[in-house]
Amino acid sequence: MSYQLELRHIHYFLAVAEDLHFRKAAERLYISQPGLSRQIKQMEEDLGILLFERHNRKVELTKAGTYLKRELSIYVKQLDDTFNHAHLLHQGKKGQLKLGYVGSAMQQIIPNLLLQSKKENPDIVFNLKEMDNQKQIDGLLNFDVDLGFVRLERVPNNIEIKPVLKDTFCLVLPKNHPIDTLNFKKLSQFKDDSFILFDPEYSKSYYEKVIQIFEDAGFTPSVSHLTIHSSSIYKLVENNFGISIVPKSLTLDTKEKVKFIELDMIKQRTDLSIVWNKMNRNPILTDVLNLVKHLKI
Amino acid sequence: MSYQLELRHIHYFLAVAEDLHFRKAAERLYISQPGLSRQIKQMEEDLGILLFERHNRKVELTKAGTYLKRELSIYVKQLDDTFNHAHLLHQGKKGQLKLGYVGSAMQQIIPNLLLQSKKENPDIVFNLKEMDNQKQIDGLLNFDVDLGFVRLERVPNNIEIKPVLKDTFCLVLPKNHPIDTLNFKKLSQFKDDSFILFDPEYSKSYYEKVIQIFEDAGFTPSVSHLTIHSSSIYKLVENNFGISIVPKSLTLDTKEKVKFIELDMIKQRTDLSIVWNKMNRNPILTDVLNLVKHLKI
DNA sequence: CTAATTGATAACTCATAGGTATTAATACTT
DNA sequence: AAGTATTAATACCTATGAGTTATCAATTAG
Repeated sequence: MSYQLELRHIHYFLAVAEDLHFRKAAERLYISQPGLSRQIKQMEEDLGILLFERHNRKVELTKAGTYLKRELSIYVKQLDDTFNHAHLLHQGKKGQLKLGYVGSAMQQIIPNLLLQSKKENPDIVFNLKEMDNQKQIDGLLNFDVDLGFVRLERVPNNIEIKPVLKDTFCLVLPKNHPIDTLNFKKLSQFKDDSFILFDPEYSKSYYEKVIQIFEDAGFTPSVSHLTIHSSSIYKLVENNFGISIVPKSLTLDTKEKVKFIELDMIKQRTDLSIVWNKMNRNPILTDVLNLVKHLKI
Repeated sequence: MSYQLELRHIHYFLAVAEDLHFRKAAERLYISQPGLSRQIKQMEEDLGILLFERHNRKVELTKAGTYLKRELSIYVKQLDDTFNHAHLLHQGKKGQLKLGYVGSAMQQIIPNLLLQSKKENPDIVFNLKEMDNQKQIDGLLNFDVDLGFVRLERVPNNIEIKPVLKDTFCLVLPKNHPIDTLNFKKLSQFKDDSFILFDPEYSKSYYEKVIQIFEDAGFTPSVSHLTIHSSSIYKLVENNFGISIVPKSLTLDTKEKVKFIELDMIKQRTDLSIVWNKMNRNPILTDVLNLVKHLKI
């Protein structure tokens, strides 16, 4: 089972598989087209597998070629990660973890995690990037992200999910709004207000959950603004453009002039969950997963 | 992030990492020692990572080298699997699945699985091997096995486990034994019999569970024989060397002259479980997992 | 019917993987 | 202490094959 095959062949194959065009791929690889053709042919002979179907004027992947494109592109990425990790070990670091997170996780859980991790393991390099839920899932699937913090209910098959923070919702009202904690009875008191909500594009399932809150209260809200930043929501509410509803963890540390009413009587909760890819071989991931699971919020 | 590095370097590195001896590794690789030394050096320069510490008369792996040995040997194996799978696709097959199983799974669940799978997907190649529990776990960890059938309670972290068959226990008695289904009352009736049991080396947790059955009945059995084959047990029981206790699924289709008493009143059950490695990228595995989970026994 | 575009083929060249011979450094032996 | 054995590294050589240029064959577009 020992091939003559080299990483070079794999890189060349992936280039052709992406472009489906020998000349273009050759240009991109800075080699000549005949050289590329020969290497691909050699790879096919080595493996005993036809990778491309050469038609008159177009190149197509075979079944086996399609499979190999998918697998090998992951393979080279993982190999790259492995060498990067080895590089960090060489420098005396313990490793690196690429974190993705929705903004609201930055309020508490991420800073806590970083502090505690720095304490227990100062040699872990963290790589933080704020991303929406879907971007994180994509990132996990192709190993650009090791660990994500999302507000999602369902995730693809290979992704693991575990809630770390169960959150109630809070109404966000301008300071001068007639209703406050004292005279608040039920949600339908707000059926004539217009609402500022998080953009469903950011998280469809989160948006649907919020809408369900209003459905349960017997009315459909008029939504006047959609945004993806809580600070924008607060600014808009403060200036009487409408009212809003947000996870409780987002109500901390606002300097805006708004007031909050916690809705602990409704059944909806929004989970902040950690997500990761089962296939991820980053040894740091296991450590940090344990840390997060035992993190006291 | 594009290296000059080739698979050749990785293979050479693994050889040296295993032998910790350049000359021996070179011999094994059928190349000269200086050639090998140079390739390793080139790899170290390429990666910017020192892989080995060359001491006076011995070679040692660095931290990064140790990590790379572990990871890269898995990569090489996965790459090999990937090409094998592609090869099967090329031949019009759907893929291959390497199954490990304890003997008792062959009684029912494995034949069922194979039959149903052949029906739904005639192009899957199955690769069967009877192995003890621990061998299967080892095989899963280094990807020699895709799916195992074990009698275990606990498995390592990266291994997933799911029970597929809950089994009661049965006493195995010689035909001429004074006790039978009619006059059997409780287990302690057998406290003076000597027992033939499955060797604890085969599965420690299974053995302990069986011993617990007797502890619960208030006595410690005298164990006269240990074996790993149910047929040996039946032969020995038939010839009055003692009595035994086995999972119910093993009582089928015996031509031996023994009788069985089902122990459905005791609390112990033995689970036959499927086990697999989370990191396994064999696309067939997902299909077969679904099949097994919905298999009617 | 010509021009353009595709991948494959042929013949050449030069970079380098791997070879031989040797050195340097150290560790056993006596 | 001197001699022998064992290790990996160094220096230099060579021959395989990756990559080149030029060209072909087959097709399509205008």
